[in-house]
Amino acid sequence: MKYTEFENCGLKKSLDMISGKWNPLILYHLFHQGNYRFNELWQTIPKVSKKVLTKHLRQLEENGLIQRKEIQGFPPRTSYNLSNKGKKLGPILKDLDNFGNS
Amino acid sequence: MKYTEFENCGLKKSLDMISGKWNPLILYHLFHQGNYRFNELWQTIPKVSKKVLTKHLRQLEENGLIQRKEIQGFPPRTSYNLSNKGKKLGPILKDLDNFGNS
DNA sequence: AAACTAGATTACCAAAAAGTAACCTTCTTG
DNA sequence: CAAGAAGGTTACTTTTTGGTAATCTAGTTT
Repeated sequence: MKYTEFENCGLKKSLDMISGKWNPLILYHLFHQGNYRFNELWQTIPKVSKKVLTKHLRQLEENGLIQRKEIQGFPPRTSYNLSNKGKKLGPILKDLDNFGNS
Repeated sequence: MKYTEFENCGLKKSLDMISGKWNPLILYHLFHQGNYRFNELWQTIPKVSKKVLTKHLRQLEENGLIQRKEIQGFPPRTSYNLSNKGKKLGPILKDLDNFGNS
């Protein structure tokens, strides 16, 4: 495998999707409690800044792992939950967790 | 899961082990060709600097994923290969690769 | 009409990760 | 005795990532 091939191999793509500082924790919460509004998530993850949380969520959304929905009403709310693709990560994250604990 | 728990959960540990910029590629090569000497690896991965390659290798070694051996003779050589623990990552990396390609 | 709300965005700053080029060591070879 | 070889280390710079605090929007409540 050459460098150029590596840059867009599946492994690299997957790791880029999940390895931002807060992504594993965001995914963890979405796996364990279906869906979150923005501020809920922000309060649940105490140390992340809004800016970075937004950035992580946008990126997860772009990569198709989560879905963002705007909820009608005022003030405007958003809801985030795992997509079908995102849910497929479940067993892999579990394997990684087991590996890290072994 | 709270932030403090997250900091030393298995998932975080695993991701920290493998998500350095060059780690996936280093592991890939070790999986596909048993062992490498330092300069072999450096030439195989054309853009990494010696400094960073060394750092990655040291870290993989500390985490028990690879083994470093000094080979007697002159000039002194080193050889790197996967440990048993490292080999256990194989299926997980394969899953991540499939996921990223899907 | 002022204050409040959720979900951000902006400008600016700090820290972490990676890159570059030169150098070191210890023997061996020409 | 100068040059070369393998496997690094060092000092310094750049890039990437994340953090802080202030601000915005537009409808709602007091």
